[in-house]
Amino acid sequence: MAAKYETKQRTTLLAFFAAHPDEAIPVSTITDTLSFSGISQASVYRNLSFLESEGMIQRVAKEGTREAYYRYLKAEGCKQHLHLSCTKCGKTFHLDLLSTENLIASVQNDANFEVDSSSTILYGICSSCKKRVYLPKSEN
Amino acid sequence: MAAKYETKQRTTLLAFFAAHPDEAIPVSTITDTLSFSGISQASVYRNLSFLESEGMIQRVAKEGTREAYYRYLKAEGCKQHLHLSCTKCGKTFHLDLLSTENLIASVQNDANFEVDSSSTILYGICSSCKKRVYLPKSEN
DNA sequence: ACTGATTTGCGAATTATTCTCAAATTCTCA
DNA sequence: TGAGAATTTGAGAATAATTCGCAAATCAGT
Repeated sequence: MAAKYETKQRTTLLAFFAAHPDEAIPVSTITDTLSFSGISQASVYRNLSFLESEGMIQRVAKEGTREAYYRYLKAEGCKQHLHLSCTKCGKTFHLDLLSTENLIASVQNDANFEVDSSSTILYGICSSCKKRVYLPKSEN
Repeated sequence: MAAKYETKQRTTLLAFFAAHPDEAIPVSTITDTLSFSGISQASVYRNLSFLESEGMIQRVAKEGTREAYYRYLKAEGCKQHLHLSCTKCGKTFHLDLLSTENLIASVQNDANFEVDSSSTILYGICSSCKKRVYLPKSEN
């Protein structure tokens, strides 16, 4: 699983992520899309695991589905700052480095716990989704 | 899926969680354990979903596995404050309400994003795991 | 180009979760 | 307290998501 060689499929996969920054992408979309480029499902899965272990992408939770979603960590800086994931629209936002550092310091101070910014995602509602009218839940 | 009746299986499941506070429990452990009490796998799944929707328990991510883990939200107060999950030992810690509110206010202020404390978990290393000697990774 | 190490693709296998439906349980209220 | 309606259960089949096994293809360094 330790990567040694550069392969077409790995490069293509990463390029695909780079083309969709700040978006949580389900694995099925990736496999469907890349199958046209002649990349097998198995390789998609293998390379997703690899890219995740390398810190290039991050797995995100999407409630109401058991499928894995991934998002691109575009810049190196993304390893250091926290991400905000909107549970309505799925978009990702970036908490700036200073705010991130302050947050980590607060938690360290308040609870003696070292938050890891690369494995943590803050879930909530983004400002534009907050503006929208909410539909009532389907069942009382 | 909207709950109306109190059933033995739902009560037992909740009691099981109550007996294991601050612990991330894999579904397989729950089904295995509760099968002795004559509770079916299907009912475990159904009631996990139900208890989660009621805010009694929370699903947590555990890397390196695709199985769902759940943890108990013991007190009502747990709905309001954030949780810290140690990626080494799996234990859960509770960020006190004031610190949680400060954190949410900071993010709201810095990024105009409303963090939802009941769906967010902060991952990192707890103080006791931090003290321990780290083993080198198994593969170079 | 040759060679050994790595990665790929295919399809089968495994794992986790959801679904179906008849039977059992729970609640309501007369 | 017990009859009827609504809900939940258990068993196992079905589905969905991911991983595995292995021969063939690709890669990087002589």
